[in-house]
Amino acid sequence: MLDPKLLRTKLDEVALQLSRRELNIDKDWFASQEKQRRHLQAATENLQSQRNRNSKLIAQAKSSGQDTTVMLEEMGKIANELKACETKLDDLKSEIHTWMLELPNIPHHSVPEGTTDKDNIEVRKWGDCPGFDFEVLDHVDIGERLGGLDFKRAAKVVGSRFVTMHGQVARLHRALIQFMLDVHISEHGYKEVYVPYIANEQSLTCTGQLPKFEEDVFRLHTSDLRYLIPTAEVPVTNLWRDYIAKEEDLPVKYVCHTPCFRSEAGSYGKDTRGMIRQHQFEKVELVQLVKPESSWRALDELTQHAEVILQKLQLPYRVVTLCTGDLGFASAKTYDIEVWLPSRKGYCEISSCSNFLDFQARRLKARWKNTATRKTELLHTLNGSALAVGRTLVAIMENNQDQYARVRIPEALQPYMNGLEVISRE
RNA sequence: GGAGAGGUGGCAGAGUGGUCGAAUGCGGCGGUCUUGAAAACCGUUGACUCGAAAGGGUCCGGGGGUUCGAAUCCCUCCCUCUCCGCCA
Repeated sequence: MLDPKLLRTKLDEVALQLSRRELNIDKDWFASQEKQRRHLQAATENLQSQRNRNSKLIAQAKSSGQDTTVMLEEMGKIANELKACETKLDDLKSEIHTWMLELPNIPHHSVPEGTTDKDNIEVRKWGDCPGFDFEVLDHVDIGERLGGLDFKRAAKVVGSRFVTMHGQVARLHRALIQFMLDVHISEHGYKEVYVPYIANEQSLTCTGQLPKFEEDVFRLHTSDLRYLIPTAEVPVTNLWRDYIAKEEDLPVKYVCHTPCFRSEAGSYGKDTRGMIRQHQFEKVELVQLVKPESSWRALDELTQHAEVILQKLQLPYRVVTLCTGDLGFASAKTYDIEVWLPSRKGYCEISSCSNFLDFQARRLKARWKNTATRKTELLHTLNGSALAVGRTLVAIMENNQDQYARVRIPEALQPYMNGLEVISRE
């Protein structure tokens, strides 16, 4: 959520910034609602003040045995008037609040202008894209030849956009998770957490998936609103909801492995082949809560932490800055990491690292006590995939294939595979 | 799933209709004392919001109600704990 103060005092500036996202906000509507709200609030508070004052007088009068019928009569009038005012004010406030919940974050000034992912800006490249002297297969064909991936049987179990993994491929997938967790814990100073895979409405609202993107998540058939988590970001960030952190707690750095569930509504016909775009996938997520002054440095570090995984796996990649049109709802700036896929002769998103500034923290009421100013201030939140496990598996299979559709296991993973160097048909 | 107890400030814990944003303790901050620290003692210390300030308003799990007036009474939802049942 954007700072309501900013909206009230610098509406034109906010509108201008949001127009970079091709979003036109209804300034006049907001201004007039705000004007009404201000007026009503003043009136309401004035009546409340009268009520409080009279209430004390009545209490005093009663305790000294005076007659209070006249006072009570007057209070009755105030009470009626007040109730009417409060009802109107509440309605108005919730209308404004609903409107504000739909506003995305303001893109940082360094975010490039653009409308689609074509306009994202490459910031660096790492590794050499492998050359092959045979015709490369994609992970689907390799997986089938190895007997390690099976999409048809997954479809039988549940439907499309799922996969089953078998034998050494399944083990490689699991090894990746352990490897990523270990690196972030022992080399990057993150603390591992385990969290629920179901979250309630409030949690998804605080991180920004709701109210706008309900169609992207799986909703459970419970009486209260519950959802399968689309990312660990939701439960992990919400650990700090309604908290006032001590300065020495910061920065908070969590690493968390969870499955992620996405309905992929609106992506029909996109990446339908293979395991690039699934309803269920595993991800190792990094989440940080930091002092505002250090969030930009933290974004760079967090992105580096994700890159380290690809470097250790010897997978070529590039980092891009998302343009205004491709930027996520809650994010002020995002770096995507894209891994090289030989079958596509192109790069494919494998991580997304974002700084949300105080956008999520404001919804979360995630704050800290600034000892210098003695004030309670909002934290900044960040997160990034490090990495999407399924896509990492795809990248390894495709980049490390040989002409017999065998897959060489990166050295860093071999300890997790009982020393196995190559996966071949079992 | 059944029975009971309970949800109050950073934490613990009083408060059952009025002068209660809320006793007390702990913790935090400032000070006295001390070479320094601890202890002791004194002072101070909730969040949000409107306002230049003075000051006003809101918040006692969420929502609704009763009342001139609600932390306190009623309804409802959520959550926690204890016991029983079932169970990986």
